[in-house]
Amino acid sequence: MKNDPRLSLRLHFEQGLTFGRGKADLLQGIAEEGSISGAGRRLKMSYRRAWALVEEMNGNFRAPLVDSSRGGAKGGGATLTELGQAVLADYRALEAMLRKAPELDSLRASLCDMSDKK
Amino acid sequence: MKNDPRLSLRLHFEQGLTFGRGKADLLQGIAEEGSISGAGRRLKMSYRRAWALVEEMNGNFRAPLVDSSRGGAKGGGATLTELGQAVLADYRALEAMLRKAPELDSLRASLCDMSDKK
DNA sequence: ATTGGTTATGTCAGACTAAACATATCGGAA
DNA sequence: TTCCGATATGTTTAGTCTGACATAACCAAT
Repeated sequence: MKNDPRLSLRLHFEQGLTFGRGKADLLQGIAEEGSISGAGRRLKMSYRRAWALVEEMNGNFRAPLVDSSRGGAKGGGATLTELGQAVLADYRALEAMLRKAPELDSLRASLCDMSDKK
Repeated sequence: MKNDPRLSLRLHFEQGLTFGRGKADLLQGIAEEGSISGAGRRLKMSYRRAWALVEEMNGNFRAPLVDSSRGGAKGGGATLTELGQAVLADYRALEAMLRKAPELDSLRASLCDMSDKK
C-alpha cells in the first residue's frame, strides 16, 4: 500500500514539463542512495536516462532539485536540494490525496479485471 | 478556469490503460458533438486517432464507453454509454479535486516562469 | 601517482508513436 | 437509386523516444 503499483499520477504543466512517478521515484532514490547512479540501479534504469531526467528537472524548475558533485573518495554523489525535497513531498501528497478519492475506486471498478489478456 | 490548459492529469492503471485529458476531452467531445469525427474535428485530431482511442477505451473497460452506429441520414454517430458518462464524470471530479489542492500551487510556484524559452 | 566510483556527454540502431493518405461499408433521406 | 456524412480499417512514412555502448573528466583517499 505504500507504493501502489497500480496507480501512477502524471502531471503535465504548460511549460512542457511532465512530472510523474518516474521522476518522483528517481528523486526519492537519489535522496536515499546519495547518488544518481545508485538511484538508477535501484530503479533498474540506465544512468544515462536517470541523468537525463535530472537535467530535465533541474532545467525546468526555478532552481535545481538535485545537487551533484563528482570526484572524491566515493566518486561523487548527489543530494536533493530543499526545493527538490519540497517538490517530492508535494507530489507524494497529491498522490496520497488521489489514492483516497472515492472516484478512483469507481474508475477502477469500471475497468476490466486482471484476468483479461491484452 | 473551466478548462485549465496548464494542467493535465494522467492516470496509469495496472491493466496498462492510461487515461488522461486526451481521452476525457474526447469522450466529452463525443457527448457534445454526437459523433467521433465531430469530436475529432473539434479537438483537431484525426478521425483515425480518435477512433483508435475509442476502441482502446471500449476494450479496456468492463463495457464500452462509446456506443456508435453508422449509416443513416446523418451518416451515423456516437454517444456515451452510461458507463462512459460515469467514467468521464469521475475523471473530471478527480481533476477538480487536484486543481484545488494547495500542493499543486506549491508545485507550480516551483516551476520556471513562462518567460523561459525551451 | 594510482585507483575507483561517480558525474557528464556523445553516438547510433531499433522500437515505438504519430500523422497522412486511402478505401470500404453503412443506411436514412431526397 | 443515389447521395452524404459517419463508422471502420489498412498502409506507409516520418518523427520521436528508448536502450545499449563508449568515453572523458573529476578528485579524496590510499
